[in-house]
Amino acid sequence: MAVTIKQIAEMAGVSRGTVDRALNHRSGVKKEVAERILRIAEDLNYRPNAVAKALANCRRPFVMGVLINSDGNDFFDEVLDGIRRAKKEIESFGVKLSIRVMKGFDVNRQLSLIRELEAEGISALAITPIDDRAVIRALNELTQREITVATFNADVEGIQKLAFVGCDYRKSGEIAGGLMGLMTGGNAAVGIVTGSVKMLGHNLRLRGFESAIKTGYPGMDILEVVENNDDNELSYHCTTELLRKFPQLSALYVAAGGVHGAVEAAEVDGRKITILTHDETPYVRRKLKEGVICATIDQQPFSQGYSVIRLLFDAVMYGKRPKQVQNYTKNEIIIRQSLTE
Amino acid sequence: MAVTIKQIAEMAGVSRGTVDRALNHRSGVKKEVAERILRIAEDLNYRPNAVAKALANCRRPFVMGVLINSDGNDFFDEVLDGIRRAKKEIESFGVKLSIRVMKGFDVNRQLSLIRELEAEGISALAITPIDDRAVIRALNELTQREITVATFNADVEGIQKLAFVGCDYRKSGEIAGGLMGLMTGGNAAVGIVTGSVKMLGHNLRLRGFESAIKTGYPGMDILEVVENNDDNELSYHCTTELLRKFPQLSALYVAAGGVHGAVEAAEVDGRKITILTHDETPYVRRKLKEGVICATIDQQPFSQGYSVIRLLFDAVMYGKRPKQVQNYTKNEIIIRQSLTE
DNA sequence: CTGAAAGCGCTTACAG
DNA sequence: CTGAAAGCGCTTACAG
Repeated sequence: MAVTIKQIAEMAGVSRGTVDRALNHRSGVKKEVAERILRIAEDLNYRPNAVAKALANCRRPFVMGVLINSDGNDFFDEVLDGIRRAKKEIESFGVKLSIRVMKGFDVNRQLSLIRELEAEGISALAITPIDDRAVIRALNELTQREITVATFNADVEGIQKLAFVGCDYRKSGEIAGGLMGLMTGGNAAVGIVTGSVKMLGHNLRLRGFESAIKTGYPGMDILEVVENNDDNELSYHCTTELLRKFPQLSALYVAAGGVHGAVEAAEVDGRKITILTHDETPYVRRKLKEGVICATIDQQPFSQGYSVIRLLFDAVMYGKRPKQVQNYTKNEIIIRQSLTE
Repeated sequence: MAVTIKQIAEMAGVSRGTVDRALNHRSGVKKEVAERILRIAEDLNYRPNAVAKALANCRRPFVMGVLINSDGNDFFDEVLDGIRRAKKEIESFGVKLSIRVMKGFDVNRQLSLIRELEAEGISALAITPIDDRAVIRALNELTQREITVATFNADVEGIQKLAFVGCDYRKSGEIAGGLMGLMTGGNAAVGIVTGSVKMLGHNLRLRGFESAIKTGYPGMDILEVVENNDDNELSYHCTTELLRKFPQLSALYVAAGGVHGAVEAAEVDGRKITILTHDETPYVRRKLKEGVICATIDQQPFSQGYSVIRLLFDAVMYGKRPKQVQNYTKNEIIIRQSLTE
């Protein structure tokens, strides 16, 4: 049997309450007594029983908040699935999860939802933050009120966060570059369609892509990078333009959203193109099956949602901090045969 | 707050003990009373508190067994890491895990270890079974004694198992075929080095590979399949022979173990070859980085070990059965850029 | 500063 | 067939 608080209490000649206070560094224990208890616990290699802790916690359950700015798109639906799975698991540990979903990137909306969650008395918040001063300020205020904050999928700088859970954008770009090299035998004229040069993640991807090509595939050439603002209509037009401008274009890297528009333009054009995309949406699955998209690189959306909640839970419930702030989900290469019906 | 046994007891006008007996279908509850209780629980959508259940279980903790025939090889070390991680997690739920590691494929050894574990009073067993009649019989006897059995990494037929956790070999072969097609532009003369035609998994891989090529890449040609018995020395020799025999060989698929020998033979040969392997051992990582191996397909060994224990735990502790018996881990495509230093 | 007691939700040996 | 009570390990309001 594992060591319990009761055994420590007996050995130290004190009550279990006192042991609990000492072990959890609560106030009101005479210094020498606390030290004695801590030493005994150390000697016995005491590990608190997580289950008992959780059960005791049920007397005054705490609440954690989630604020996700998904606009009902497929990608974020999977993130939400991960969050809901974690919610289910932590509920039996006496922890509530209050989820707020917002559309778009309206700063004021995000701020007011943060306040709403705070009013609910949350002890922790998982958020896809908008990169905005006012949001950053609001998050720092939460931290000052002892509310633990973690970001997921998107990140901002300048806040005290427990963790970020999401994609390593730079690496995902490197993988895209390496894979493009492998699939084209290192000889290709590549057109790139990105979301926005104002998005940090998108830029990191491009840099990773370029770096992988420079390092490993000198025979590859990047013709031009065009922006589609993650918008399918714009994506269609600028991709069409790109194809018109470069008759030699033989490969297409769609580095962000607007995949539908870009791929459709390529299909209309008709020439044989090696197409590489990100994420595994239903549209991408379909085009993988048709052999139009050669491969896609997925960032594990389910896992992003699931992990950020578990990390916050472990922090608030057990005082555990993750080993590193940056918690990257895998960049998974998916081809047609990887799909399960 | 969630519904508790106490509330149900009050509503049904009985004690909590009786509610517990009825809900868990224990004997000794009058039929009408049991039905009343079950109905109330249903109406209230009662979900037992997993944590409380686990804590109560600590009074007479149960033991589960693991029997893994790893021979200290790198692949199985990762499986073991997953098992140990799960072990840590379930220990605070009052569940012990007794792990036995054996080398090679000695049936008698495996049988005697099964008996050893049974003598420890295990309630469940996770095993990498040898495909042998005596083993199958022994496992069926365990099941008859109410010991839940699950297989992982390797499977056998003819046993009553809770689940199998491991690779979908057929699919991993399909992915290999599809990826080989993408990397060679659909034009390649492929040599295949497999482990043993006596291993079900290896054969399934070959079939998957062939099927993907037939379906998608008519321009690809399989020259010959050679066996290396997962042995590096033999692997070196038969790969050398294969290369000598087919000067046109331009791609190599190493479908099982003995990767080191096969790749070395290809390096000595010196011609440009697209090499595809399975699993992510340190050697494979090195050769990916050097650009010698183009890609490898990993079967998530950590996850195999972790999941099989969690599945057994959920079964024994909460009576949950997994949705399907076959629980496949992902077949993950890894290229040089996927590696983290 | 410390202890005794009650409680989290479920289970079980004991008594009737 | 059923209930009252004790217990799993940790926490906390209350009393002193």
